[in-house]
Amino acid sequence: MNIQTLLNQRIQAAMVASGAADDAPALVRQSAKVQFGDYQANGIMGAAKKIGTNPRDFAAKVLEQLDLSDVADKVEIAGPGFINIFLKNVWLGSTLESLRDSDRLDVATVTDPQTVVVDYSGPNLAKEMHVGHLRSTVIGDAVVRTLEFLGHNVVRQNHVGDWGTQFGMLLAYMERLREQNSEVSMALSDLETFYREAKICFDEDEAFSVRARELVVSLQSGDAECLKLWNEFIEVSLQHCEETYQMLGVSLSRADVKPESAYNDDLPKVIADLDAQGLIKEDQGAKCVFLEEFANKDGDITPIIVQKTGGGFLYATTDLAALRYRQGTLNADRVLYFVDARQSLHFQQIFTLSRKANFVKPETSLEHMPFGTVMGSDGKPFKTRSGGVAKLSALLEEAQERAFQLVASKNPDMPEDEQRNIGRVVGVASVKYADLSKNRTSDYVFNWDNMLSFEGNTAPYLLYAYSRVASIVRRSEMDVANFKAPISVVEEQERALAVKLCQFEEAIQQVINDGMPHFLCAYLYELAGIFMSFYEACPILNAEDDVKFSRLQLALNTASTLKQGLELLGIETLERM
RNA sequence: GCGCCUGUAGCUCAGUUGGAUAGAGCAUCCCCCUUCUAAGGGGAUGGUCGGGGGUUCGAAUCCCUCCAGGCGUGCCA
Repeated sequence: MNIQTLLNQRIQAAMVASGAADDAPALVRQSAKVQFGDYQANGIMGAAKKIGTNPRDFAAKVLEQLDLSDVADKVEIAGPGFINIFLKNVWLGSTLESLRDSDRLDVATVTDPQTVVVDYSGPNLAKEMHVGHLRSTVIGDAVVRTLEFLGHNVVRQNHVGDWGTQFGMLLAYMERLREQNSEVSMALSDLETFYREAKICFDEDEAFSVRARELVVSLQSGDAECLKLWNEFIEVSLQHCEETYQMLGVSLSRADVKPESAYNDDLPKVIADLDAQGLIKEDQGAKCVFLEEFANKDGDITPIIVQKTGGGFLYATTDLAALRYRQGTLNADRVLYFVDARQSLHFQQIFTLSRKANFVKPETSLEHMPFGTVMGSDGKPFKTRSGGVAKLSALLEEAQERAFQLVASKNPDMPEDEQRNIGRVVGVASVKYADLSKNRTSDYVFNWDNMLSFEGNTAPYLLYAYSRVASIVRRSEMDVANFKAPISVVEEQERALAVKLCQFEEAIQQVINDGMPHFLCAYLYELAGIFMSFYEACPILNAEDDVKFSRLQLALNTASTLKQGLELLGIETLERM
């Protein structure tokens, strides 16, 4: 059920029937304040202006054409020409009953499913995943889950970095350890250390750095021995990633990995193709594309370098090849990139160029979904206490440990394995939710105390709200799976909860429109808050039977909405905490 | 130099694409456990939406300008 869409359609039709232009939007929104009802239409003023009439008079005409008597018991004109809509309690009750009877909370699947390619996570396999990969991975995964829930055909693409000069150094170090008969697999168990030690050899040992450069060349020319060594490294590194995904509860699997190296054979073809279209110009030894879209006021153009002096390719080339694959082979209608905001110029360039070179269809939507940096409390990019880059796995372990300590202190009588499990779920959820709940585009400050707090817009608060409902359900001793009773909306808190429950679909629609899960987080937080008020004001189990049954339904609907919403965010729920 | 992003309560963050009196949480100060988990709820205090102009019925939101910070800007990704 999408109330906003329903009202939009009806009011717009009434506006057109009253003389507004066919495309005049009704602009129905959730009301800003309770006295303005549940929904308000803001489009009257604009439409009236266009046809040169008084907004309030026009609003009156629209109301004559508008019949909302089935859903609303009051529709009024307010202020300069707003239309305020007050939903009918009986209708809210029956809407909730159908929501309850649906296995997907009455959220419609899309009528025109799109193939959406989502590029997210994309760690560099030379190192272990660190805090900088958190946002792309977590936000991308939430959007992917939401798109799938609405019925779109989603193709995950984990564009991991498995190629480039740094691998020469790493392979040379593997080789050296082998010569020294050292245990290579042990050394690879900590990629950070491995990388650091390889780097030291590279910087300090000339023979080593020469060997490293040789290995880059052999690797790129397809030398079998070298590829074997490389494959071994990549396999270990991918396993590290998968362990982190497992811990994080991210839906990426091996099948979604489409590494940079997969496009190696396409890179010369991309250049040839661009060249054939007359797009390439050689400048200072490099092959460049000069697009006038990237000219400054003086006419100087920032070039897109697609091939280096000496023949090497760059990430622009790889991204162009990837885009051609996503269009040509995967048939994308929409391609989303969850990548750091610092790469926005890069994406503007390859999007513009790939359209110019006909690598993608004009109607295909290419969207960079940029995000800001995770900051420490000092306002600088988040680091560990020792000043290093924070490994994601270590961060998650710390979160689980902190959450466990909290659970153990609040709930000392609980068996330890349950405390541990709650610590695990709450810890991971807290880290993910802290990230998901903030506006994607801005930087945010990483703060343990805030994210693990039970107060405010946090994972623990939501999980606690869910477990409270679960507790009531347990105590009710009802067969909830088959439990169906009429829902009647009477008290103020029941009504607020009912309206909120009906707005779930609107929240998830916002997530996929802009790739912004924080809208869903805000919704769930509001829902949980309204439920808490309802819980305080409206006793459930002690009420008379029909009231009790109705309220129990409201509680059940809250539980399933919280659970479904958190699932879309990639967050587990707990029946007890 | 040029380009992009950011600037909202003491702190951490929202603000549904131009709507009504700018909202939450923390912190501070008051209430509420003989009732389903008080890890909770109810209330109060707190704002020149970075500054200044403009557009219009109406601006945190759009335009111009200035200030502050971040990032990017021909061979890293």
